[in-house]
Amino acid sequence: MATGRTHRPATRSRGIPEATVARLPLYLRALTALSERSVPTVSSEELAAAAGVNSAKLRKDFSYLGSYGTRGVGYDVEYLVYQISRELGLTQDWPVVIVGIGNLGAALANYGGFASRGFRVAALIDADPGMAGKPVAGIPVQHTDELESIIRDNGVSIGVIATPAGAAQQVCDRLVAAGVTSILNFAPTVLSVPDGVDVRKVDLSIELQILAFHEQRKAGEEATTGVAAETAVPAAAREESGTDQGPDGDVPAVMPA
Amino acid sequence: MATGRTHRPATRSRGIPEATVARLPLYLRALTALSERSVPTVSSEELAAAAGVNSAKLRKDFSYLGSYGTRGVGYDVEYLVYQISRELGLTQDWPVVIVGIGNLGAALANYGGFASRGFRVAALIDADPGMAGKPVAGIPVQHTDELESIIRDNGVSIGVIATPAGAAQQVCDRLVAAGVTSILNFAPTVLSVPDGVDVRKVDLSIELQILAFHEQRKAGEEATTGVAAETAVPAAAREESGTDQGPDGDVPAVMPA
DNA sequence: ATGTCTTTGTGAACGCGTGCACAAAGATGG
DNA sequence: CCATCTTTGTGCACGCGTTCACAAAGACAT
Repeated sequence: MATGRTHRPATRSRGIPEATVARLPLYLRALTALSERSVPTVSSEELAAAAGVNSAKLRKDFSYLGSYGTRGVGYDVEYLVYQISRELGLTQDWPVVIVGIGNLGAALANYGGFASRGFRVAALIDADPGMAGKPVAGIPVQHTDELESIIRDNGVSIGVIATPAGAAQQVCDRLVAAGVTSILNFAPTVLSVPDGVDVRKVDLSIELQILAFHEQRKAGEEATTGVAAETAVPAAAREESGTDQGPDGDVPAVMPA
Repeated sequence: MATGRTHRPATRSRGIPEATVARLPLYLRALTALSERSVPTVSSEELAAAAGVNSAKLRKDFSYLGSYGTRGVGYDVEYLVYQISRELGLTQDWPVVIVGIGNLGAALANYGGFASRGFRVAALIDADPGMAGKPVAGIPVQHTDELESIIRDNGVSIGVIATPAGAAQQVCDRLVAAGVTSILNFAPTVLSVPDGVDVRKVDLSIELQILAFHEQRKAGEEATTGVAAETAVPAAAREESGTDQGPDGDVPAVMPA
């Protein structure tokens, strides 16, 4: 992904590199699966294969956490699960609010992976007064007016933005002002936040465009190696052929129903 | 974000670095917004600010595409929009199939950003026979049995997996066997694919965990600098306190309704 | 035509991340 | 207790990506 890397000179998070942090959840998932199968220990080789990474990388990653392995044997699964959970801050409960209960917001609210790993959906918030009180995933939607009080009363520090792009920055500002210091942004916009606030971005459209790039290259490679699409059309091309949806730039992660 | 970087030694994609490719969609979005406001030209400084990146980085990125700017003036917005679109392969239409029409799959089907930028949802596929024929986002859901014929008949090369984790690899295998060479995976699993197939992964749970890590560090920093949470609890902790949902590891990106 | 001013394009330095390859550590068997 | 064998932990080198800083290029005014 894609991070808003809004502050902090990357590394020096107590020594743990950012790239390593991003892989810890991956290891944790693989370890949890092993734990369920009651596997007592794993070698770096096995675990690396399960997580889809290089074993040397995995060992180096773990070395940042400390020496939790036993040479000649491997890593104790349960112990490692606990250590990584603790390192990631998953031993405590993180109340989370989701703002923008459209299709995506609702999907997120129903997402099982949230609750099962230290995250608790404290509230669902939407600007549409018609949504207020309507339960989604068993939680009644609340109106944006109550955003500040919800944040403060529940001690929420993590917010998820699933609003249309146009509303994202405003929602973000209110979240931050109310005390939120970490934001997961699904709206297709660049959010600007003060120092000390972390933003991570998930953008479906961007992911697809990256795939399209590689796809095009593959196609152009195997077919005409000389590439026939190099014709330099001046401009005017790529006119937004008025689809039902407005110009993409302002389209929400998903339209509020 | 997170890529399956399954093949290819990264760079050398005709010279364009992977990191640059990942930013092109960002620039494109900012440029499209400018285009709509009929702004004729932008400087690297302005555009960089709009896209949330460093201006030197942006200029270097564009330099990989060619010399499309005019010194002393900046970049022609329309021309650049076209060039980037072409580079990303967005001037052609990419038929896409979405497999797994649960909450998330439905949200994706309704996502406006797909259709508006060269991507067309060719079909929605789900394993539940009860879903067959039921329209989602105006498109009737089809049964998994027809997966192969759909792919072939529509010439689909990009597939989106939004199934539970347990089904993801199997779906992936079938997609690849049928001719799909790019996959966007929302299921929390590591997919293994043959060389030549690109996989990109979007994992909501992982993003939140990364945020939690930084959040914890912030909290531990400002409060007790000596960190009081360093108490080394042996193990046994972090018992999956049987939530309604099963163990997260196998939870789908979102449960099929 | 010439000079000034703006902005691009890029050479070079630096830092992070990755992967190799091996020494150190410990288990295990005799 | 010693030898052997497995697997960790890490020093080192390499390459990608980022950033600085500046020369080259062109617009624009005079």
